[in-house]
Amino acid sequence: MIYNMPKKKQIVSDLSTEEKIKEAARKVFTEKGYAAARTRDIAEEAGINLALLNYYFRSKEKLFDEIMLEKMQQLFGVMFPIVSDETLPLENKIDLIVQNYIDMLIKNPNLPLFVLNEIRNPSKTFDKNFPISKMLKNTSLVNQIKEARPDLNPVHFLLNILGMTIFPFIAKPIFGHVGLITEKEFTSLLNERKKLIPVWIKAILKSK
Amino acid sequence: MIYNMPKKKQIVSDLSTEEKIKEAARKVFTEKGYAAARTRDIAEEAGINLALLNYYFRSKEKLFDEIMLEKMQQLFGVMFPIVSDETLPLENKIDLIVQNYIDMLIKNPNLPLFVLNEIRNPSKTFDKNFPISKMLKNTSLVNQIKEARPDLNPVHFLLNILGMTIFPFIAKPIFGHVGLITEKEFTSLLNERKKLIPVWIKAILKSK
DNA sequence: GTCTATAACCTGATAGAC
DNA sequence: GTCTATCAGGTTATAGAC
Repeated sequence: MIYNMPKKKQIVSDLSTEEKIKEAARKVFTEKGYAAARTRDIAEEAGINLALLNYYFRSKEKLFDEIMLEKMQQLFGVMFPIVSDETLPLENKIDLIVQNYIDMLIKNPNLPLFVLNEIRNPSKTFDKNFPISKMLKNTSLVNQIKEARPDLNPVHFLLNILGMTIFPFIAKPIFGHVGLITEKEFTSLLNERKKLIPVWIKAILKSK
Repeated sequence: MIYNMPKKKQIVSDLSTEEKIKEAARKVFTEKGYAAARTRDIAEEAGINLALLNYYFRSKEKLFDEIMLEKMQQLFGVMFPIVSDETLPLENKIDLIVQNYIDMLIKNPNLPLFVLNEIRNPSKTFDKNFPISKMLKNTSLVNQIKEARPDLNPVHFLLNILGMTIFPFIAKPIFGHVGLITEKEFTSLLNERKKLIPVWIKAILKSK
């Protein structure tokens, strides 16, 4: 019986080989970025051979494109259903966006820095009509903001919500390096912000 | 006479060779990041030979370290004198920080993404006592925030000010790719924010 | 499907002539 | 100081055995 017990290293091993490679690629690419990531690292992380990686994905870039698409959907997907909901009042939308983002980003802290950094490279392929473009058109959220503050460009408020919510994760490396805040303190700060940011945004919407 | 006229390519050529290389390195490193930047690109951009780059700076990493230090000082240097000023009232500090940052970042749009991204790499050398660490100690600004809002961690407000100010530059690549906002619109939005963010921050400080 | 061995290429760095 | 030519090492990708 003991011979059938999975070894510790095999926790993840019931995944298909393809999925093991993707899982490793997610880790290595998001940690190091495309240019600094080596296919050897990914293969080792996946517990397989380098040749096998190319057997499944043909090239580093093809593998990267799959992960990148996935990560972009993960980052932008949080907003999309909320933004376009026609029935939800503005205040509830704000609550949900902030809470969902912070919850998701606590689990994927370096997602924003990864995506926003790699997206600069024009060689990578993106859909011109990705969520963000739709977000800035006549979605329910934007219309609600326009109604609340017809005097200002609604983009200001999107930048405020996302800036307050996402920026801590982008600035995290600094705090880390400086060693001024522990992982625990950082997380509890973020949990406070889940409730505080919506309050602040509503104050801003009414300001002056 | 015409023979002494500088050619177009020579606009920058009265700089010393060392400075030409650094100027090229600033451009290439901030655009592509350390890993994706090639010393050949830098040499070409500087209009000199690859060997000469190594003659002046011994290695890619040494050259990078000089640029990185410079860029960190540029990014964090904006805050430092304002934050520690003992005489300036809180409201004026907020005005100055936001305005100075936006003015500087309009001239160096990809500075934040570059620094915040490269700073993750622990191999690079940083002073453990860099501005940020001092900012979070008992600087004048932090004490003023504590006085205004003793009920909340002052870090929240630093994250709000910096998030609202810096995030637009980090998110810029998205808007660019999506092609929803022109360079001009983006700049005019930022100029609006110079006046708006301080108003919002003050509203937040008083909220609830 | 998975491996070992190796090809093909790229990049940082140096030797040496001028 | 500046160049050309080249080396040494590393990285992606493939050929071919099992």
